[in-house]
Amino acid sequence: MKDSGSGRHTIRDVAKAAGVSISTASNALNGTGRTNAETREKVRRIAEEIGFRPNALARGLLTKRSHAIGMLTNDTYGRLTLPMASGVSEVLVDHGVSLFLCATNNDPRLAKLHLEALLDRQVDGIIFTATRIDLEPPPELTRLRIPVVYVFAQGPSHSVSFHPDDAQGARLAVGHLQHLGRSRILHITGEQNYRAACIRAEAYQELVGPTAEVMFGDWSEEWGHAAIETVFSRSGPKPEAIFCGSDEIARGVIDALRDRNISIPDDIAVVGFDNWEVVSRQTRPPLTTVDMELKELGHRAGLAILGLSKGETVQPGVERLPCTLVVRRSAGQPGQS
Amino acid sequence: MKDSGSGRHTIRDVAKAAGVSISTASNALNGTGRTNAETREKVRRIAEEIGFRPNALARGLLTKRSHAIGMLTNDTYGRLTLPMASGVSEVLVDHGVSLFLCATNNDPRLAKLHLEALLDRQVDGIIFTATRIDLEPPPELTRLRIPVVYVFAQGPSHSVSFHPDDAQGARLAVGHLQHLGRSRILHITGEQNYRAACIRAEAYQELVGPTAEVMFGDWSEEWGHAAIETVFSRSGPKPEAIFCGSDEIARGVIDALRDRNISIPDDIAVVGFDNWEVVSRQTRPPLTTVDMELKELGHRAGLAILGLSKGETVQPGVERLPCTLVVRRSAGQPGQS
DNA sequence: TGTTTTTGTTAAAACCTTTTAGCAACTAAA
DNA sequence: TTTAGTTGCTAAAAGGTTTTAACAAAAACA
Repeated sequence: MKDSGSGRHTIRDVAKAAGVSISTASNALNGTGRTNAETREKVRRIAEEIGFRPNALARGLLTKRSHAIGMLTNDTYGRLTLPMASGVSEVLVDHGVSLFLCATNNDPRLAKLHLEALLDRQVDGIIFTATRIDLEPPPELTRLRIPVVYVFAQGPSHSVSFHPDDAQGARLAVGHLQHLGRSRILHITGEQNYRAACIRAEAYQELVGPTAEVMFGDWSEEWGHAAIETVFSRSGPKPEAIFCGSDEIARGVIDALRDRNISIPDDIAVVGFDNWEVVSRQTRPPLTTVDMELKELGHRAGLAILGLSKGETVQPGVERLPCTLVVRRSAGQPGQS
Repeated sequence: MKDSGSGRHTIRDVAKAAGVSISTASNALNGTGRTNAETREKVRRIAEEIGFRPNALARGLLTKRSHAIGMLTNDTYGRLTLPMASGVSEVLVDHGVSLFLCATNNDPRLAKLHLEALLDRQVDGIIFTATRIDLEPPPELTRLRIPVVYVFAQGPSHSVSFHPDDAQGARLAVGHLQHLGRSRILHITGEQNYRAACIRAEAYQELVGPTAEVMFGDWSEEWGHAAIETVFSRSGPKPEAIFCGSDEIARGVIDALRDRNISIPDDIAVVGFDNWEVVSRQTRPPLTTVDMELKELGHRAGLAILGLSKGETVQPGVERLPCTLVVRRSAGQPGQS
C-alpha cells in the first residue's frame, strides 16, 4: 500500500481499494446513509488496514466544527490554572477535541493576537481564565458567536462561569478549627484585590463573629512571616488558631511560629488554602488545608464548553464547586475531633 | 456590511465589495502574482474595513501547512516544562503559529490518542518533552513525516534536541563554591534515573576530585532533611559547602542546617539548582542557585521547530544551552568573592 | 503596421471531506 | 403488468482558500 504523494492516505484511497465510490466509503465509515452491512465492513477493514484517518481540516471546513477549543490564560501558567487545564484536557481528549493553549502574560496586545488566531482556526469555543480580579476579560469575548466559559474569572452577567466555592472552603477551614475548640481565630490572607480573598474573608468573619480579624497582604511566604512578626510585637491576647489564605502564607506563618518555639497545633493551630502539595506536604507539621478540586473544576468547565459547542444549553451564571478539607497535622489529628 | 450566513466574511465578500475576482483579491492580500498597486490597496482597505480574516482551515487544507504545532508533555505540567512551554508559545505566536497542548500523564494510551489527534490536524511539527530518563519517547515519533524536536528528552541519534547544559550549570555552582574557598563540598541530589542528575553529579565529581561525595535520593525537600540527618549522624569531617540538585532539596537542607544552628553561609554554604523563585526566594537566607533559562530553552525549541517545518535544515544533535548562576545569600555575598 | 512582451485580471482546478439528490435495481403491493 | 416503495450505491456540490493556466489589453519592439 504505497503512499500517494503528500503522505497520508485519503478517503479516496480507501474507496479505490474497496472498489466503491467516495461517498459510499464516507457513509460506511461514519455509519450515515444507507450501506450494505457487507460493504460497510469491507470499507472499514480496509481503512483500518491502510491506517486511514480523516483530515480534520477538511472535515472541519465542511462541518463548521473544528473539534478544537482554545484556552486563554492570563497568568503565565500559574499553579491554579494548570491543574485546571489538565482537567479540561482530560475531558476534551475523550471527545476527540484538542486544546489550544494561549498564554497572554497579562498583555492585551498578546491576548488580542491569540484570540484572533483562535477565531481564524474556527475553534468551537473558548475557555477564559484569570485569577486577578482587577483585570477585565477582553470585551471582544462577549461579542463572539462561539461559546465562552469563564473559570476563576467574572464573565458578563448571563455567561457561564465556574469558580471554587471560596466561601464554603473558608467555612470548612474555620469550622474545623472551631470544632477543635479554638475560638480566637486570626485570618492572614493575600491581596485584597483578589475577589477570592474577599469572599473567603467574609465567610470567615461571618463564622467567627466580632473577634474576627483579617490581615490582608500578598500571597507570599514572606508575608506570612511578616504577619506573625506584627502579631507578636503587639500586646493583647494571641490567637489560638490561624486560617491562612494560601499554603504559601501558611508556610511562612508556621516557620515564624516555630522560630518562636510555639507548638503547632497545640498552642496555635494552622490551616491553609490550596493544597499545593509541594508546600502543604512539606511544612512541619504537614499542613491541614483546603483543596479547591481544581481538576474537577476543569472537568466541569470542559464539559460545559463541550455541551455549549454542540448547541446544548447550559445553565448560565456562576457555578461554585465545593472544596474539600485535607486534614494533616497542623490542626488537630485526623482521628481526634 | 451584513453577515452572510455562517458569520465570518469570506474572501468572496472582499472580492465582491472590491469589484474584483476572488483570485485577484487573494493575490492582492498575499502580495502574490501580479496586481496593480491601486487595486491592491483597495482590496486591502476593504478587507480591513469588513474585518476579513482568512479561514485557517481552508488555507491549511490547500497549502498543507496548518500553522499549528503540537506539544506532547508527559509530566502533568511540571514546573520545568511550563516556563519552557511559555517560551515556545512566545516565539510561535509571533509567527502566527498556534500551540496544541497535550498532557499525556505518562499514559501511553493517552499519548497515542493525542498524537493521532495532532496528526489528524495536520500539525506542522511536534515538540516532545519528558524529564524522566526511564521513559522512552513513543517510538511512533521517529517515523513521522513531520519534524519533531525533543526538549529535556533524548530523541533518536540524528534528531534535534535541546537541553539545559547540566554539566556547565554544575560547574558554575561548584566553581562558585570553590572560588569562595570551600573545598569539602558535598552533593545532595535527586533520583539517579534522571539523566540530568547523573550529568550534574559527574561534572561535580570532576571538579571536586577525590573528596567528592554524591548522595542520590529523590527530588523532595524531605530528602534534603534526611540527607543532612545522615551526614550529621555519622562521624568524620563535615562539609564546608553543599551543592544541591534542586531548590527543593536545598530548602530541606537549609532548614535542617538551621535546626542545628549551623550558620549559612558562614559554616556551610549552600547552592541550589532550578531557580524556582517560589522556593529560592523564600529560603532563609535566600538561595544562590543555578538558573536553567527555561524560557530561552523554549525560544530555541520554538525557533527550531518553526524552521524545520518550513523545510529549513537545523543542525541535528543535542544542543545544550548555558545555565546562569543567580547569586543570593546562601553562598557568599554578591560583592564578596 | 505587425510581432513580441509585459501587465492586470480571471476562470477553474485543487485540497479532502460530508451531504444532497438522484439513479438503477429489486421487492412488495395493486 | 403496472405502481409504489425500498435498498444500495454514486455523481456532484459545497466549504474557503491558493495557485495555475489562460486571456485580453496595453506597451514595447521591429
